[in-house]
Amino acid sequence: MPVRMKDIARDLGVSVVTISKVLRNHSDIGEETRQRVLNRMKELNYQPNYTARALVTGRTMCVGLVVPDLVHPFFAEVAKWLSACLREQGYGLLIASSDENPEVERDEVNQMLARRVDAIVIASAQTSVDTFREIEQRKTPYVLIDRRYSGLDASFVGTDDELIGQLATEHLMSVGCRRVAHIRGPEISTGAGRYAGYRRTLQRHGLPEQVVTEKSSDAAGDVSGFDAMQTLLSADPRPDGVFCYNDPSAMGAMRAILESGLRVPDDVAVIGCGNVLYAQFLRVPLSSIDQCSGGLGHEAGRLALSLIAAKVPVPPRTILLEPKVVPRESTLGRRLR
Amino acid sequence: MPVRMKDIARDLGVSVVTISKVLRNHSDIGEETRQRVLNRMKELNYQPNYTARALVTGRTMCVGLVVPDLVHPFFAEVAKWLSACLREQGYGLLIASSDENPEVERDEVNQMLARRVDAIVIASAQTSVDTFREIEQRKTPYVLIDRRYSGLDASFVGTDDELIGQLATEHLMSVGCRRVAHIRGPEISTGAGRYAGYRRTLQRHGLPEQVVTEKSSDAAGDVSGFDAMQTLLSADPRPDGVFCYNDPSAMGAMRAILESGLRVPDDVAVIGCGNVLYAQFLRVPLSSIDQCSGGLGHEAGRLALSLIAAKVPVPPRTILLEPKVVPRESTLGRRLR
DNA sequence: ACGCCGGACTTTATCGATAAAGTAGGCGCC
DNA sequence: GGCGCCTACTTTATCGATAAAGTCCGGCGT
Repeated sequence: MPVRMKDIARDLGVSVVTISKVLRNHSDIGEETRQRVLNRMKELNYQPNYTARALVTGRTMCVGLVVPDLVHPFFAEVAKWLSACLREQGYGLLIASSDENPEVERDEVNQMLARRVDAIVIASAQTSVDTFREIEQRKTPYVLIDRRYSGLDASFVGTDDELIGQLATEHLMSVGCRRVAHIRGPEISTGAGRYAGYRRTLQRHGLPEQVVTEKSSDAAGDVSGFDAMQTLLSADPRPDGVFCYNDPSAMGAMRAILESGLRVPDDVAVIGCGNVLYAQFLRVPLSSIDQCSGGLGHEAGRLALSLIAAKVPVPPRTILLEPKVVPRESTLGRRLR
Repeated sequence: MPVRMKDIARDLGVSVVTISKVLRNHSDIGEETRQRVLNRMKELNYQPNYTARALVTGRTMCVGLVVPDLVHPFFAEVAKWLSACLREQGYGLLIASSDENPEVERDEVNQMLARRVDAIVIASAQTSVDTFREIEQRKTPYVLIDRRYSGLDASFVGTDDELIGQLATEHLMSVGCRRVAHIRGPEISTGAGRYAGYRRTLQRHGLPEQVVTEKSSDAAGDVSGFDAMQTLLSADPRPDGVFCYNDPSAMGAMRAILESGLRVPDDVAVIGCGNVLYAQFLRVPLSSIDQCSGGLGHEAGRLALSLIAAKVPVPPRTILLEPKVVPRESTLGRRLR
């Protein structure tokens, strides 16, 4: 039903290829013909058929994004800026949520491969690297974001998680906390790295660590943060500062602290990670480590585009963004008893 | 580079069409051949080329979603459930953010049409219906969500905004507010409907209205909510309850109230709309009108799929979800001076 | 014994574009 | 004046699948 090149070609008495060349600004066309074609295109509101084009060029002009949870503001932010970056170059963005489920994620990656996306950007919930090997076999470029895998030499855009752990811990100590606890995230690079940074920093200062691991995963971070904090509150000695794996879990932790009748930050200071958009509006505005979620999306987009543009496979690149402490009330201005 | 039907056909000494038929469970194939083909497909990890298939069937198995802002938790939630619903039927989801900009949105819709998505789901920022007419010309089914257009007979999934305005206003009155103000959203159906419901309800009770309109649009709702609330606070008489167009603006409004030294809900009660995921974690947990964002995404998906499945154009359908008051601290338990 | 039917495939045409190779005419140059 | 080259096209092949029509063969009914 939509207008095809063939229709324009017939109307103008030229060949289809001429139309195609005009569309792609081929040098091979006379000025008069070019104008006639362009006019007719405008009149008929012609739009090229991307699926046909994709079939012959092998380019779909689409990039796939797989995230654990679109509702998590961190990933939403990444998606938004990634999309913006791709759009500038005429690329579309196909999005899927894995719900932190490796099986679902694998399915979704396969769907994207079947759709022949030109590249995949993924914040993965995989526990092994098999899925990435499959992507490599297909020769589809991919970019890991936020979470990386040891033993996988892949392009990555994210933050230095150990540094995050260090910054958060040091910040808590700088506001006077002496018993700094950690609510630890899942067994992936982010969880492990942030924990390692926390641990190393405490060791350097000769302080003991106190760690609870979240039960569930990211999608319901606030619930597991709540549970984890309750465990910490019943510990002896009770911590006076908590570094939470991410902002949702920090939100849950704060709720647990407040509901138990304690004060934030006076009794327990709290810092999260991700610096989610609404952190400043929380019951107690939440201190956090900013991960540049927007910039991350943008950089991932640029990297993906450069991988697509490379005619020969290029060596993987790693881009690390600088994490920054964003102090707010949940750690500042403590009055101690 | 990936495996094609042709490869399998050659290996097995049958024709390409036989492979194609096995893949689509055509009845026309003998059991033994079927098994041989299936085995070989598995061995080679064959995946059909969706772009080639799309070219001949005219179906891309993709749906497009256009929202004003992916980071807005309401739309993120919609996107997540829409995606889940489509995935069940093997459909992919192409997402774009318009940033509340009608021009950008139009561009994005055109991109999606060029990509030949099978349907478009859109929370539109258009001021006219021209763009929808274009979609109709292309014979691409579309579903409006959240925001509708008078004079446009299109499928719609959303909420009764007048009812929302009524419920919110009545709720504020039920907790004792006598000077109920409204921070009004943009000039689109949601803003207009919620305002109309508010207005009608006040009139019925013989109370005066007090309205400020947000300057900027949804993407930065919290900032404009803050500004609007400052205007209201300097009014005489000062309102003792505010119904905010949506949750982000309510968050901004609360910040304005608290920063001016007043209390929520004691001095000013606040209710928002959307019941965004983190509403309960806010400085004062925010009362809101739930719009079933998840259900909305799901229903929009079902509706889109049914439109795609219809061989002949079907009359547009409207699905309204029931809004519900979710009372929290920002309105409950007021102690008046 | 013959025709017909239906199961199991194969052949041919097509979807809407692009890539690569081919061609016709005009013009300059020796 | 003929050769070659450039410009502005056109022709042909192809991308990876599906749709529709065609073919071959064995069995069955009468």
